Amino acid sequence: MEKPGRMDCPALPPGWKKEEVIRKSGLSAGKSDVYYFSPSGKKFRSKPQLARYLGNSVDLSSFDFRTGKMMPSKLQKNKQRLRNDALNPNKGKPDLNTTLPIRQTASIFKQPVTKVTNHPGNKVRSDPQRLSEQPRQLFWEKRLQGLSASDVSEQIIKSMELPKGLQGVGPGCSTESLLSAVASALHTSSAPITGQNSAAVEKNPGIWLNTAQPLCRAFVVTDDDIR
Amino acid sequence: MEKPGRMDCPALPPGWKKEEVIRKSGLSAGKSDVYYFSPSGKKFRSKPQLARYLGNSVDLSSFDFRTGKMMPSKLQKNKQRLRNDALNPNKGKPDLNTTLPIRQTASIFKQPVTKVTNHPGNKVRSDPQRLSEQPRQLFWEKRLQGLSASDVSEQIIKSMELPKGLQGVGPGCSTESLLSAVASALHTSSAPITGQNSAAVEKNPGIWLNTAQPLCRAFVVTDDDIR
DNA sequence: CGGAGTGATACG
DNA sequence: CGTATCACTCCG
Repeated sequence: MEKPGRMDCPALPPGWKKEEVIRKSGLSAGKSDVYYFSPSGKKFRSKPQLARYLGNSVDLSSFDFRTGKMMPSKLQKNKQRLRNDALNPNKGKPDLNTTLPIRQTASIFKQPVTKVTNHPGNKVRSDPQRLSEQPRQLFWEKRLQGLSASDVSEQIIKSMELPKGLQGVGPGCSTESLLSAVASALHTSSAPITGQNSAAVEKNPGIWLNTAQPLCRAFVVTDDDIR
Repeated sequence: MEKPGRMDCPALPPGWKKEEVIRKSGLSAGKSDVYYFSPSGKKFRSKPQLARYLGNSVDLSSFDFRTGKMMPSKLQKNKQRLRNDALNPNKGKPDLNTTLPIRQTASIFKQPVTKVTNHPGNKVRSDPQRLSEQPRQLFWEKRLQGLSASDVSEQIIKSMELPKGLQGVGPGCSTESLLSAVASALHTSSAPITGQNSAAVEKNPGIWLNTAQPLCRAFVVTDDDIR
């Protein structure tokens, strides 16, 4: 039945409800928690959780979770453009990560495609979990499934484990896409591959990304790794 | 002349301009700084600075410095009601601090009056400085000047220093207003005066204030103090 | 522009 | 509701 305190939320698709609960005691007494409920009744407690569920079907970049309204002012955050766009318009190397999405046919390597530009947030840490929550980007994931089936190098790595020093950089950088990125880099550029070197990438990826290198932290191949 | 990038700001009085400057390099490249300019051309870099200058002539409690617009959502912060309002509606003792602002005539004790409710922020530390910047609250300060002139106890304390353990709690709690609060408490209540006891007052004064005690930290009168 | 301080978010 | 982490504000 219609629970009291659950209001319609015009900024979201029909059927979504919003609820605000005031904290009654403790150090945070008087503050409030905001929840959203999908048409099916599932409860959402944060904007990232909501964004994961809605995927690309709804653009939440200007959505204010607390008020439940679209706030054009929120565009502040995502206003970060890649540094190269502003300072080196069309100069430098071909840019491995952002220009890779060329032909989507006939390649033995999975294409990173929307990987970076897809993520609203700026988070850098590789977030395990996240793999739950279901919906999200059904289509491009399916596009890649066919390719994965015949992707040999993935098998190889799976049985030997990735070297410790080789870690992903950037949001949602799974082992598989990381491997793809490195493999692609090896094949599309003759320059040495070092990974991202600046510590600033951690702080502001949108600006500091070295787009001539794959999305992984700086690393060196040790003797142990070669053995 | 009209500098480019300085826009009118409808939320402020006529003649005020706003400017946004994007940071070009460093760790914070891509972020921006917002400035305001008074009709006379003075530059303002923060909301507190702006509030100090405008004083009570403009209510900035819902003013969003970054966007330059009034945001009713900003009222979230000030929405804290005193705990008693919610849990003990109209119960308990007379409430020394919040009910004191009675007659503003004929009292040898300065009345705390707008002391707490006047401050938008929740800051607790006594902020020295601030005394510069000029304008600000000309009128109510003048109202009190007359009373100060004939306020004897203030003189007394000034020449003997306040005991170390007796410190103010709450924003803008000057030595004078603290004294007033204690003195008022002594005269308006027969209950023992202990000061604020809960450590939570530091974290969330609006909620945790023990309104039956004056706005000062808990203290005990030591033998040294009596001597 | 940097960075300490402060407040808000996100999830346990 | 607590609290680690993150993001932003304010001012040097």
